[in-house]
Amino acid sequence: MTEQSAPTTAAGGQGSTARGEQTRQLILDTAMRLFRERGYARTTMRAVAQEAGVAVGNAYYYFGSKEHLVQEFYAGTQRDHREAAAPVLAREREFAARLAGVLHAGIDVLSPYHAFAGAFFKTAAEPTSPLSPFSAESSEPRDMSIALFREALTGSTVKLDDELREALPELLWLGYMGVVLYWVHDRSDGQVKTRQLIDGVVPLVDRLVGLSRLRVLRPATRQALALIHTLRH
Amino acid sequence: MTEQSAPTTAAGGQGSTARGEQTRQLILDTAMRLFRERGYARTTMRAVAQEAGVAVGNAYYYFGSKEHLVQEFYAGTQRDHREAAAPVLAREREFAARLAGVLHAGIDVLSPYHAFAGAFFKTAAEPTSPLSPFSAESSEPRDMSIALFREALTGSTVKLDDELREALPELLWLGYMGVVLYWVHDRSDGQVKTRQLIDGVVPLVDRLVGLSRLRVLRPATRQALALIHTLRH
DNA sequence: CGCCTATCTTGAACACGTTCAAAATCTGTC
DNA sequence: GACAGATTTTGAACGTGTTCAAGATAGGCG
Repeated sequence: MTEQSAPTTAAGGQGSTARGEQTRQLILDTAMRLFRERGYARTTMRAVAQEAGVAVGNAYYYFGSKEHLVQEFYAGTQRDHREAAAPVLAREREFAARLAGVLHAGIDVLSPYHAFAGAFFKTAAEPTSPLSPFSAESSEPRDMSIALFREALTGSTVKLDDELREALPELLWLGYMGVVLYWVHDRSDGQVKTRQLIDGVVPLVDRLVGLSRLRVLRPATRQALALIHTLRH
Repeated sequence: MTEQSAPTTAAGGQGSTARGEQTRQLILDTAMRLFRERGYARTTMRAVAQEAGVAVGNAYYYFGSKEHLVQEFYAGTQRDHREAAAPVLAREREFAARLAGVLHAGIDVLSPYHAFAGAFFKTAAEPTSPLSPFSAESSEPRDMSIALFREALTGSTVKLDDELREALPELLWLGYMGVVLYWVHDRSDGQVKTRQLIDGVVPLVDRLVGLSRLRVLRPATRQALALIHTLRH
């Protein structure tokens, strides 16, 4: 547990419209720039402080750790994702098109950070870390992301079981995490493979969602939904 | 193969029945003990060296980094997994029972390390790291693990499409990675939830594999297999 | 203005992972 | 036994993330 970090983290929380807001933003921008330019590992806290023109300790006053800077990045891309997906969601009505739009928008937003995204995911994988996408601390950006997939679903013309309709957004988000995992490992030019993954998997999901109402698949669907319900407490 | 990493790692490779074998084993055992006792982060290389009665640099002569100690752990559980799964594979003929056996055996083997498994997965998630389960360097343990799932399949009485039969072991392994990810995040007593996940998902997979030969599902199955083929180059 | 408190800023110091040149030890050969 | 070369071992030193006691600054109040 790292929460002990007392005043430091507390002060740098969310609100803080106080004096230091400018300094906070300056440090954050500098860090993001250096992350893009040099990658995560090669960006030292000393370098961030120096380039921002502040002392090392000052950076720690606003951000509890180097990893907390990554969490800010996480929250930022969340907002950008919603923005990038908005046009498609306003235009399209077909579920497949909407889902593809949201997925592609997510990768669009992440693209500039592919080089250091590995470090991002490394952080995300640690279950004890508050930065994990599954952790309670990350519930806000996660819920926002799930809401995006819910919107892709509810705004569409697709017909499906009520129970499935309720569970699907979270499953789609989970699938999105899988896509991101693939993207992180994707070494193809411009991460074309990830695009192919999206374009290939979306019609598949679309087809399966349609099929789920068929008599032969109903038991399996029910079984899956019951399992999810069990595992969620 | 990890030979690129200079002399240090090269010497500590695989064979090396040379003099230092005892020292190597001593350091490894000490490290594993401390990992269990104190967790990964709280175990310092200095502590490992001191408890093993050697100099710090000596540990680095045999293991390129602290993370390389984790890779040894990874390889070790691989062997144990195969062993633990053997009885069930010798006894059962039903696909569902065999798959459940292999999955449960995997979790059985990992259980004592649940406390520090987070650090393990953190390492595993970094795509640039040779320790990633998807990396070329990890291909040996990965292939062994996939072979285990292939055995679960081929030794069973289940009937399925040839193309699916060929692709399924790798998919099952991928699913297993998902189970492990769930297990790492599982905070329930004795990780019961993970056991429920296995017991719930196995019949589901079994049923879907059976259904995949049905006329309604054939297009979807073909589509999925084509996608996998595309993504694999 | 002068004082008080909360906020912000500083940079030296600490612990850790890692490196490396030097020393010690072993193995084989004459 | 003595030498040469490979193998193994050492521990001081480096760079890094992080901490913290001390100082600087701002805002409110008399």
